[in-house]
Amino acid sequence: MAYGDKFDALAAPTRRAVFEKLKAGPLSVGAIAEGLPVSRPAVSQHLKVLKDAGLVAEARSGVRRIYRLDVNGLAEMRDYFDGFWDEALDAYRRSLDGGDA
Amino acid sequence: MAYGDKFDALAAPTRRAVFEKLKAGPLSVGAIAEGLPVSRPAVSQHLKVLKDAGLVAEARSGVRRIYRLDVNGLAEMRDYFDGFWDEALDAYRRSLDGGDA
DNA sequence: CTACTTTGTAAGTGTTGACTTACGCATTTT
DNA sequence: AAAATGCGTAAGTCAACACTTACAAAGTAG
Repeated sequence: MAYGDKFDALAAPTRRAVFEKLKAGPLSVGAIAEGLPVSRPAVSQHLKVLKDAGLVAEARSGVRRIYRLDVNGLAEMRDYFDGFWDEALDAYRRSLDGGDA
Repeated sequence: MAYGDKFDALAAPTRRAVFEKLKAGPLSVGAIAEGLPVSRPAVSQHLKVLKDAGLVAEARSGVRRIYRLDVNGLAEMRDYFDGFWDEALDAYRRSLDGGDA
């Protein structure tokens, strides 16, 4: 549930493709796998990683499993970079001001 | 220079540690390696990956090389998640409204 | 010029992980 | 109940990669 798991989850290209497919809305596993150059079980494994990382959520619907983005996970990532951004800009400003004078 | 390279660069824990050390300001390679549980050449290799991904920048200072965060790279990552956030929320809202009613 | 510092690179190793096929389980349909 | 659909899991394989120890290059100081 830490940042590391999320970064690791988004590092694999195929997994990022799965993740971005869910941007448009919830999809079943089969629908996600369609068009991707990997087998359906591979997609299942990727979904497990994304789910464990807190980036997607699962819902049962009959025999299917519908996956959707986990908004909380997205918020964590956004906050991480926002905070990073602030700190980095601050340090940059300091290095320009009285950095080594 | 694509998103993929940046995600891949930030996936490795040690590399993320290097990256976060630079939040506080520019550092030499030796200074970065200090305190990390890996050898100095390992840090050099990580810095190369981060640099190729556009996340850090290098500057020569005598015999040392000073590394700092690349603000443009940071902005790209932030924009990626901001856009993602907007699209995802929009899709979520659509799924609540007339999704399957 | 010689010695020292700081860093990048080459080569080799071990582990991780992304992928495949085969299979089992749950749910729906007839 | 039997067949079919949708999905997760087990087992195995192959490549990628994070790391190590040497070594080379470039600059600084004596």
